[in-house]
Amino acid sequence: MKTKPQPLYGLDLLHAGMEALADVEQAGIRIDVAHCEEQRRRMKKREEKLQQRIKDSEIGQQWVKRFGPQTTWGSGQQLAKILFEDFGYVPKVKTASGAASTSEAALEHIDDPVVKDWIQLKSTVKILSTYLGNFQREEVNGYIHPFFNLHTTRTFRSSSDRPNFQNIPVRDKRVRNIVRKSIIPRPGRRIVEIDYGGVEVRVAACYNKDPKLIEYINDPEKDMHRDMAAECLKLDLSEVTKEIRHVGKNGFVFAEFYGSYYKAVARGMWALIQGVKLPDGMEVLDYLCNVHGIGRLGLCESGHEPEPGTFEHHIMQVEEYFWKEMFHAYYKWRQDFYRAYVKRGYFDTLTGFRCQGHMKRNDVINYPVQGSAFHCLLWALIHLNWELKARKMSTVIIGQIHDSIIADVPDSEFDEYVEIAKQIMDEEIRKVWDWIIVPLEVEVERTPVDGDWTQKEVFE
DNA sequence: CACTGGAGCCAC
DNA sequence: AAACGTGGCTCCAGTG
Repeated sequence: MKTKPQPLYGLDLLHAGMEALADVEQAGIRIDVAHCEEQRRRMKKREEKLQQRIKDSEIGQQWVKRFGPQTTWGSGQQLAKILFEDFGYVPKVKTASGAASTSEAALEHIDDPVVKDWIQLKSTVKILSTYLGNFQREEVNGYIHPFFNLHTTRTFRSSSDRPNFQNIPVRDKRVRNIVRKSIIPRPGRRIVEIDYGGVEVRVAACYNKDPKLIEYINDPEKDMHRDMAAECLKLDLSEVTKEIRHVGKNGFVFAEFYGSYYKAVARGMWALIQGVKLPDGMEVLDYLCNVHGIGRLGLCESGHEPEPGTFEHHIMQVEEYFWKEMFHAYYKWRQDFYRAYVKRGYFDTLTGFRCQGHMKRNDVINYPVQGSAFHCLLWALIHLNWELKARKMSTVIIGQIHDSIIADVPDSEFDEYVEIAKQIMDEEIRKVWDWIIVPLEVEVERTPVDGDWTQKEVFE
C-alpha cells in the first residue's frame, strides 16, 4: 500500500467521502448511445402498440365512454373505476388511503388480456422514461455522471440522482437486458464490481456482539438463512434448495432483523412459498399440509390469538426460538438500544455519528446498522481511490451501490486492482476500525473486455 | 404555470 | 405498544 490508512470517523469520513465521490462523478459511466437509442425506439413502438390494443378493447371503449376527453391511458385511478365499478371485478388490495389499488399484485387475479397489456404499458413507460430516457438526457460525450450524495439520508447512507445509479433493474431478466446493456466500459476495458457480502448482518453483529450470530459469520459451514428456512418449513437441512433458502432469507431472517413480527412474516412467507417445490418435486404447501397438518395460513390479524395447526402459529413459535434462544443477545441489544434512545433522545453510531429527532423503534434499531454498513463501503472507496491515484493507475471508480464499488478497469490492471481492493476491504479496514469484530468478505464480478453490464460474471 | 402528495416500482 | 429499514423517479390529480 502506498497510502496510509486513516481511521476516519464522523465529519472526517464524510469530508474524505465527498472528495472521493467527486472523483467518481467526474469520471462518469460510459453509455452505449446507439443501443440506448435503438431500445428507446423499440420501447416507443411497444408503447404505441399496447396503447392501441387497450383502446380497441371493450375496456378501452368503456374508458372513453366514461372519461371522454379526460381519458388518460396511464391513469390507475381511471382504470380502477372501469374495472371495479363498471366491469364488476372485486378489488382485492387497497392503497394506504383506502382506495382500490391498481398495483401489479392487485391486478394479478383479473383474467383479462387487456389488464395484462396495461401492466405491460406501465412497465414500458417506466423503462422508457426513468431509465433509457434519463441516460439519454444526462449523457454528455458518451458518458453519464450520476451524483452520489452523502447529505440526504436519515441513516447517513448515500443516495444517488440525475440519474439514480442505485436502482437500475437487475432482477427481471427481460428489463435488465433492455436497460443494463446501455452501461459499458471504456474501450478495451472491463466493468468490475466488488461487493461486501452480508455486510449489514456483520455490522449488526458489531453492535449487538451476539455470540450465536458471530458464530454463524465465522463458520463457513454454517448458514443461518438455510437453517431458518428449514425451521420455518419443517424441513431437513438437505431439503433446503436455493429457492427455499431464499424464502428463509428474505421472508424470515431479514424481515425479523428489520423489525417485522410473526403475523406479517407468516403472511409474507405464505405468499413466497406458493408453487415452490421440494427437491423430490412435492409442493412445499402439500408437504406442510399432509406431513405436518399445517394446511392453512391463519388469520394473521392483530388481537387475534393464532390457532394451533396454522402456519401463523408455527411461525410464532419459530420467532420465539429465533429471538429468545438463538439470537438472545441480539434481542437484548435491540431492547437496550431502543430504551437508551427513548431516555436520552439520541443514539451514537460506531462510525462517529449522533442520530437524534423523532424515530420509531424500527428506525432506531435499523439506522445505526444500515449507516455503519455503508460507512465500511465508503471508507474502502476513499482508500481505494487514494491508492489508485498514488499508483498512477488508469483504473477509475465509476459508481457505488451501498455495499458495492463499480470500477472501469483495463485488462492489464485487473489483477492489481482486485488485489488492492481486497487488501483494503478485507484487511486494512479492520486495522483502523477496531469496532469491526468479525471478518468482512468481498465478492468480485467482472464483465468481459468490452462487454456490457449484463455480462458480468463472478470471478474466482 | 409551479407545486405537492399519492401511488407505484426500481435498487440495496 | 407496535409491528419490514433506506433511497429516487415518474405519472397522475388536485391546488393556488
